[in-house]
Amino acid sequence: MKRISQRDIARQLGVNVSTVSRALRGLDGVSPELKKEIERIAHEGGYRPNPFAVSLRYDTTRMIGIVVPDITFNHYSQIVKRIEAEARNAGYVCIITDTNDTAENEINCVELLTNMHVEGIIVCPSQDTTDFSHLLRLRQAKVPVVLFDRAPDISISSVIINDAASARQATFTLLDGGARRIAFLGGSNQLKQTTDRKHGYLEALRERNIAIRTELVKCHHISFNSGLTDTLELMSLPEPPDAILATHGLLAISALQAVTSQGLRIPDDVAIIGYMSDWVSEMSHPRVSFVKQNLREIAAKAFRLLLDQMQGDDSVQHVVVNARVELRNSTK
Amino acid sequence: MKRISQRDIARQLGVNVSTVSRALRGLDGVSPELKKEIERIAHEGGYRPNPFAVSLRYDTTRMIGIVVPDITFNHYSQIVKRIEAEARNAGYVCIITDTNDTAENEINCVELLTNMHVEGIIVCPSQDTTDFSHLLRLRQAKVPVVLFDRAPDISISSVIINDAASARQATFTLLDGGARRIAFLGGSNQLKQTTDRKHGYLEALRERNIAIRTELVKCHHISFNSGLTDTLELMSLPEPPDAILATHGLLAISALQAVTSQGLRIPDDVAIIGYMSDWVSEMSHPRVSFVKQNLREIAAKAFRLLLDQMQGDDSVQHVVVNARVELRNSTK
DNA sequence: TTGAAAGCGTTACCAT
DNA sequence: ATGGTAACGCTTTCAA
Repeated sequence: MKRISQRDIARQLGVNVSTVSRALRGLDGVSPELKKEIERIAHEGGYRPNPFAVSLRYDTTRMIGIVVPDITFNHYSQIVKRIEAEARNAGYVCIITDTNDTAENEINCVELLTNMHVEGIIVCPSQDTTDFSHLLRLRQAKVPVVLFDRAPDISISSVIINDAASARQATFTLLDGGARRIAFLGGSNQLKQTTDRKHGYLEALRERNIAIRTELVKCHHISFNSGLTDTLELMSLPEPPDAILATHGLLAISALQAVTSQGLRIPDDVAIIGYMSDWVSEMSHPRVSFVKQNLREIAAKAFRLLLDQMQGDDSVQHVVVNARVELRNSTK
Repeated sequence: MKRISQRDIARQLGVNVSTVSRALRGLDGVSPELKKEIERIAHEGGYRPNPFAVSLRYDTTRMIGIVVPDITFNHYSQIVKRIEAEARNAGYVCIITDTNDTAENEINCVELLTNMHVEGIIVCPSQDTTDFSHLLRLRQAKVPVVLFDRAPDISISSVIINDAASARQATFTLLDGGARRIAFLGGSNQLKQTTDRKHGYLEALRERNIAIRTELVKCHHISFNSGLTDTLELMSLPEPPDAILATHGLLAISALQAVTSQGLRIPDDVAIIGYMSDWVSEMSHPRVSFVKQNLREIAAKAFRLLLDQMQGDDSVQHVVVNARVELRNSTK
């Protein structure tokens, strides 16, 4: 990949590199004729500024990093796609990394990105990350960091949805459909997202004076198999649930498959609401009523917060994007 | 993001940068004690070699580019995830770009990547790319390029599946299930992938002496809406099809929804086989029998071909990965 | 208007 | 064993 450089152009014209540099950037101090010549040769030779040389000079890389649990999950690929578009539009290139939703890989990804000297990092922490020191250390080193989707109570800017309120609304929706024994299928309790959504769920039950049954609350690892096991356990209770609120697309889909595998009908025997992307809901059968998140807005806000930090704003901001229940066919 | 540099360490110890450089890379010519000291300070200061300085020095970036039509589509995100893993493992960082399946964006993405001086590019061309000069130009400039998933007849290395043979097998499967009027729902005829798969389809029909009905062949834009329209047209024919072979996940899903929206049963009234990823098939209802592609293998082979080129191998290689029908519930 | 030189972080080569 | 210096491509500052 041999590319022509300013030096090449300068040599070819018998002028100095600094003159070429000025000409190519449209600064004045170059005669119109010479400028034309320089531009011509640059064009013919397909000249492109070497971003590494520029980076070295300015100590700026025009690169940002993105860390997601799993890019093959539609929810994340949608967000990544949007962030990438925003970043590109602002002149930044993204390095996208995937943690497979484990803390160990997350640390490696963050390390890789800092080694690349990215100017900022947008992270959705893995589901089993409990120690956030790798991210806090970054902030101390003045590296801009923004969390999204999942955010613990630490002083790093974040963009999440209204977890508690949306879960409360989803629970009301299920209650309004006649459900009385609503199960809560969530991720680990270490995830603040899980506990927040659970609070919304419990709050709704309390407000409607529905007894809280702890055997209906399943908070384990977020995975298809785990969701399957938990749902089958729920359905084999002496008094099985008549509705399920799942806090993650994988859990919702596994619940749906577990319920139908038992010969039960959705929503008649069991209603379901899940947190998932439009596309996953669209694909499911029956279409799962879901908590619709504005992924484009989440992406835009996250990049905006990162940009603010990159421009020197050191304030910690917590943005909450409104999500609300979207009815499909898994609820009455 | 202020990072300590070799010069900082050198100053702090009153030695020369070149000594620090040698020590940090474990070259000999540094006394053990001094080496220890240098390593200590480097560790304490969180020293990381600046990849841009290294790039400048060696004219090598340890970056590769990936261009895909749409990263939110499971098929592509799976492949991207695998390529990324392979690349990382080999010490390369990926820049992932998304064309939204248009030729215009594809040209921009390739341009962005070449400007970044990536050492090679793995591309799945967009569905409406007919002019491949932007890629051929890269090869002329000795930039390693590998195509995957979709590859026209040009002299650039590629990894695709056995399009014709797999479509032939899929058609036989439908015929064996009793279908006699099999529709072919494909992308544009400009895509070699489409015509190859169509050849396999036609071949199977010919071999079984089934008359070919042109009104059952729909080759248009690959999109959900296009698939919906085409399928509805098919179903409203005087003699509608009793099976559909769809060459793309979006088309298969849209066909499934169009068919069921007409109150028809799958597979009894209409059988379906589609080219799609395991996950999309798993999510569909009824589960669509599909042409299973080994995405991990496609990714590994593509990266391997790129690595070969990056190491100086100029031969053009066309790798074909075997795909075969996997039966689910949309076929008899 | 143009040129010369220094500097960004690193490595390679030649001196000492 | 260690130091000095040039070089990668570019920009900036100062001098001509």
